[in-house]
Amino acid sequence: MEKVDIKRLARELNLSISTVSRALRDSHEISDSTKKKVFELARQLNYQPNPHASSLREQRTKTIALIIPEVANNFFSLVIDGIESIAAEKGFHVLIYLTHEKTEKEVEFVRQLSNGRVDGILMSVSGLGQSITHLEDLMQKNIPLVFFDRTPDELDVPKIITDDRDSSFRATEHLIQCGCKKIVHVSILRQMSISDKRKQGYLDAINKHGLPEMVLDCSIDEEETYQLIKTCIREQKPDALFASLERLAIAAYYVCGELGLNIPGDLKVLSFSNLQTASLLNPPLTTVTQSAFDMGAAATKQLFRLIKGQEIDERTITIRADLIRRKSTSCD
Amino acid sequence: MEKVDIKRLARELNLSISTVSRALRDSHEISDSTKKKVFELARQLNYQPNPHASSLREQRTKTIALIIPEVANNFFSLVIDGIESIAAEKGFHVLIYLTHEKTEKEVEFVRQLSNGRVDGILMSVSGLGQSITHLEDLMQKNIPLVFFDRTPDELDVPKIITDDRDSSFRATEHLIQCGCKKIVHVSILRQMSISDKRKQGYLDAINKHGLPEMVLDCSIDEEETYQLIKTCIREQKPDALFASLERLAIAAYYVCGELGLNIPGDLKVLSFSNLQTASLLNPPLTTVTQSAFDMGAAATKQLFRLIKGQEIDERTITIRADLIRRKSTSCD
DNA sequence: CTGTTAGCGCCTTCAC
DNA sequence: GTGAAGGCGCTAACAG
Repeated sequence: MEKVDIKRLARELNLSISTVSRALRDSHEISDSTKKKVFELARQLNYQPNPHASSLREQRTKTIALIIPEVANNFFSLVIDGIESIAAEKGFHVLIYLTHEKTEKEVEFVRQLSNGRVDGILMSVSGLGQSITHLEDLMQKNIPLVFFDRTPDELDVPKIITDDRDSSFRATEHLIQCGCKKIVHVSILRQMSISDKRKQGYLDAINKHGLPEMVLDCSIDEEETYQLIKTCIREQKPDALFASLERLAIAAYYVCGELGLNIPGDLKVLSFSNLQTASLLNPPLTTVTQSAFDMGAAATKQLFRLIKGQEIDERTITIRADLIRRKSTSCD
Repeated sequence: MEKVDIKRLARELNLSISTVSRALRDSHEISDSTKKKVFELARQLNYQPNPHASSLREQRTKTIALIIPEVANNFFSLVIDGIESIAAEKGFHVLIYLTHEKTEKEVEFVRQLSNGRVDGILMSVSGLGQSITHLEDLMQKNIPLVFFDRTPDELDVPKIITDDRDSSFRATEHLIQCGCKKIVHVSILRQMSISDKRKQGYLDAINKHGLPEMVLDCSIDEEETYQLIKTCIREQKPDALFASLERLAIAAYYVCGELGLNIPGDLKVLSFSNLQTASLLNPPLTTVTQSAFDMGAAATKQLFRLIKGQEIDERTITIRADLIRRKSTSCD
């Protein structure tokens, strides 16, 4: 099948290439009759402009890149959904890159994208706290760039984050209002600003109400975490656990099963979680859930503002997390 | 910051553009000393070739497109992971398009991709059984195309599928070996070849062992499904349910809770499911799980064969599903 | 209103 | 071993 490009259309219609080009872009300086003929043939032959030729010529690609640590995870899946929705709406294409938490892959992707492949980049950082020189280089290039969820504190860039401290505060107060007096915050020690903020929200609420600060710092090791939680429940006898991360909640959940504790009767368990199926657990867990779709959508909109060269009024946008109460764990 | 392209390298090194181009591609007709100088400067300035210029010139983009119905779903997340892994390994880029089950979006995406944006397309069809003229058009264009999971039976194209009938057969035999004698297959009526194959596997196993065929066809309506299952359990008193789809298993799971039936003590529940967290249910469910990552990887490898113009020996590749037994539901 | 021309950045014949 | 020139498909400035 013969290639269908502008040249072909021009030849078949006995017009010049530029006339066809202008007609296709609905230029006002082309007669209606010509436009009609061009459109008609284009439709008939199903003409689609070659995007690489346009990109090269116009120096804009109508494509954005998304760099994330992983995708087998409800949070990032929903984020992709939000991003794709907005992008498709604006006629943009989305390239996806997975780092699998490896900073070196992130560096490599960023390097590859630094030469006009895309109009902008959305990114959730892999090894936070690691070197960010590659990100600084990227900023130098003046490529529109928006971070979301896992964002580098050190850089002054547009970012979309969750209101971790506030939602943690609200969640803790929720437990307090349910009558809990000994609330343990299950966290991890790894340096991660996100955990710190959640811990802070917990502490603020606890102190506001004059309750005892009970923080349990777990480790990366699954088994050790499991034991730490078990010991904590046995010795401190809390009436509520507030987990900073999903996997900590799951661990707590199983420890409760082992100890024969009923949730939420004997012990309330509340967690930050994006696991859609937290509601499938029996009993279901009450969760603080990030609005992943909204984060993706907000990040993309912000990126488009940068691409269009618009001024950005808020460099940091905060998306509120939802406190989702499962029926059987509600306090009322 | 001044743009860094071949021209710039050439100018700074007092070489011609073509020499630099050849040096960068490590051509044998360039002296080692020149190559070294070129590489050195390229590294120093972090030169990255403009991909659109290359694509235009070489008529190949090192990019593939992935069209899927949705992503907020463990199966497709893992598929993306598999695809991205193989693609990244080969230096390819992946564009992602979500149809949200709308055939018209699928048609639109396919149309957009038909003019050289990508070297090949991976696709899981939305609205199976609907019109496939857009897919036929795509095949006409001779653009490499591989289907996976949801594939159009009508077309003779490379496809990656799950061994639905066989795994269903194996799963049913597993239940039989556990001593079950009244096994209900919970399915849906909607015309979908995938359900039919699973039903067939069940029937084959049942008939082989001379047990009664007990098929419960549910509806799309959630509430109705729920009632149908409840009635079935009450009246037919099966000793096992084998769900064809995840959501049917979840429904069955909750019905059991309501009826006070223990899983798997009173009733075994087994299901086709890609929900990673099926193991989090309490009790966990035994599942037949598609090897999503492997499907993505296999599809991508197949696509690369087509892109390279290699002959394809098997047009249909079958990926085995895994029977994942949860500890507490194992029969032994 | 329409056509001619000159690139976008890269690769590749063809010449020397 | 290196350089000059043409063109991938498209757009836009400049002519008529």
